[in-house]
Amino acid sequence: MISADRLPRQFFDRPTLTVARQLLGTRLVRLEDGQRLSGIITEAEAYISKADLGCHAHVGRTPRTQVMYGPPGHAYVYFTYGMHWCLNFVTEQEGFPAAVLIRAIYPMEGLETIAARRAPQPPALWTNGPAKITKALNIHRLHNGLDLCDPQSEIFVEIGESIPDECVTNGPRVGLNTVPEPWKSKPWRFLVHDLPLNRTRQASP
DNA sequence: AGCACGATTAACT
DNA sequence: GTTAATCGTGCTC
Repeated sequence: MISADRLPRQFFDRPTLTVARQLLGTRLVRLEDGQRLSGIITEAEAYISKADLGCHAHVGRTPRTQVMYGPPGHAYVYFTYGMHWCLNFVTEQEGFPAAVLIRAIYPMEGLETIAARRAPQPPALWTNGPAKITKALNIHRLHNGLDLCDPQSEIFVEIGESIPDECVTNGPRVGLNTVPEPWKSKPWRFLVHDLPLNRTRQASP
């Protein structure tokens, strides 16, 4: 495959759990100065509605969350822990706040650029975390609200390989330590455990 | 104007 | 397993 079309808006205009699962195996592309940086999406989490206490939109419509209330197919990029940016894709119809957090990709293009930004970490640790992806691909504040379906946008998603269910694990979302049940345990995290150089978080002893 | 906290990461014991 | 780094966000005063 040389190149593929961007995923259309209707891909994102579906139930968030469907979008999160279907994003696995697709290719996240970042155009930077004409160069393609990309990777296969291997981990994603769903954040669904104002009722979901793990979702930023649980506080309602604010300057920060308004992108999630907007139309599907846009980037929601938020800042956290005083130093990290994280990339999400807005899902479902306008007015319904929901998004999918991209937690891991398998680097495919622009490896030298990615390596330089992630040095001195080894390749397996380049993009196996949401803030690692944004650092590797130089995604930040200015990309918040960007339309992934606009033919001109510098961030988009391409059709990739189909990932069979046997290769997908799902479980509770990461990092919701102080979020009350049942939201803390909703199995809304999807991850591929079977790509060539799959990276997963360190297992506890 | 001030405060507590976080959809994380990397380095350390 | 533990912890520091670091600041936007939303809430209270």
